[in-house]
Amino acid sequence: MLISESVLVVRDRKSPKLAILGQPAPVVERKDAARNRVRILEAAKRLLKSRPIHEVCMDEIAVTAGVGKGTLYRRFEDRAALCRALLHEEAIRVQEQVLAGFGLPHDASNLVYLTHLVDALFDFAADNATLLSEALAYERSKGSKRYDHPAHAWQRDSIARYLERAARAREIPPLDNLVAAEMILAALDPDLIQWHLGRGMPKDVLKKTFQELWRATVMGSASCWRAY
Amino acid sequence: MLISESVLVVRDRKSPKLAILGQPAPVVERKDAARNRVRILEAAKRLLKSRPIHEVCMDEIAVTAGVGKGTLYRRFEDRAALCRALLHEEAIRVQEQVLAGFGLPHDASNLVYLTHLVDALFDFAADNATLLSEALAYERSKGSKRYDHPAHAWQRDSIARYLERAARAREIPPLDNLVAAEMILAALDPDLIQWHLGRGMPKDVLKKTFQELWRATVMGSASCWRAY
DNA sequence: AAGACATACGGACCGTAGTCCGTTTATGTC
DNA sequence: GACATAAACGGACTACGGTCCGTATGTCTT
Repeated sequence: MLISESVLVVRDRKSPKLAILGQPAPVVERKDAARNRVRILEAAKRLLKSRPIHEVCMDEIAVTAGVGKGTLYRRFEDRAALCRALLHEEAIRVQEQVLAGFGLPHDASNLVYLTHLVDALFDFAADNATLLSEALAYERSKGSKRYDHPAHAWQRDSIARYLERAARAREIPPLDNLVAAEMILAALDPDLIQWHLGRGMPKDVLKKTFQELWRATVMGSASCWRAY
Repeated sequence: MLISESVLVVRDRKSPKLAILGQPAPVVERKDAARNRVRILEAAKRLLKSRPIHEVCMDEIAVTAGVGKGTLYRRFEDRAALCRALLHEEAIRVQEQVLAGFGLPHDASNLVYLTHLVDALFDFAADNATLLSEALAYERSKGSKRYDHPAHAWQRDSIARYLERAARAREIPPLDNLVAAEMILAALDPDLIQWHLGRGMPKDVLKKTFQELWRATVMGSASCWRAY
């Protein structure tokens, strides 16, 4: 079950429906609508090749795509939604890795799975920092529904699920999985990663440091747990 | 030494200077300028009593303050700066607590100091979520200088300083203080806290859970450390 | 007190995100 | 194929953050 924010089918402005890939979309898009969706995404991608997203305005995307502005906003609710859609392929790739269990043997511990998951999310954040940052900035200014966004919820729930399993398997002490998952995700802020990288910290060092820190977080006081 | 973002004295649009409270401001503000600064802040506060900041537009603040829009923007660089200025008193209070060592005995461990610091920062974030969130949203969209902002830098450096001392006193294992400090701060995202609270988690429970998690983070694997 | 100058004032103006609505087009039905 | 209708189109329009610049005012000097 792949969840993607880029295939949100908005039939009614007030209650957008989430499409699940791999199943037929709940509602068929009209031919011209589908065509324009593709045109817009391709225009945006083309423009992104020469400039970072925050330097490209929506009018320009509409003109480049050869559609009216109303059409642009009918396909994509707002700037953030367009950014999310542009991250679609990358996001799907991460989700596929997760679903495939990272190719790990079936007896691998939940902590190992979790390590792979967080690594993948780190890379995703680091490699798509510009687009993600843009999306986050807009989502934040719009009433902070950010934490309920399907893309974010999927990340949180994936982490929380592994945490729960790990706790059940006594690999880690029991903890509040959602709070812990959000804490891990918070540290994956693309702007924060960029800030660290910009200060000269090599990406792999940052990733390793980060892994050590969140592992300590979920391990809790190891001695306490051993005595458990 | 108190650092406040609300007394940024902008003499030149390109290189705003930071004023340090407790010392005379580096440049005196002209009488009319000072008067208008106060007017603007009071107008903003008045408006904030009836509506959340994101529903109040800059024009309205200017009109309410009885000044022109140009004046508003001359006093406060942008919307984020105005929000930060509105947080001034609260921010100073936290800084004073820190400087006073939270009234702890001098032989208190660094971890205890750190606990008080993070608690204070948590409360600050939770109690000023709306204003902070607004400031963060705008700072993020402006090239993500957010992490270099004096208000944020002060928080990070305070935490990092205690971490360093704690490590030196062998209360915790040595770690990358800056990365760890930013990780702790990331979890203090006001929107994230609001999200948790909005889901029905009591504030004190969240605070406690959070404390346990970051303590585990910096304690590392306790057993490893003991063997150190 | 007057003159010189830096600084501040204010509101017209601009760019851009997002909306509205009259017109057009795809699609399902007979 | 013609008709009905839901859906989509496009671009004029609005709202708002932020800038510019000609005018006004405070401050410092002599």
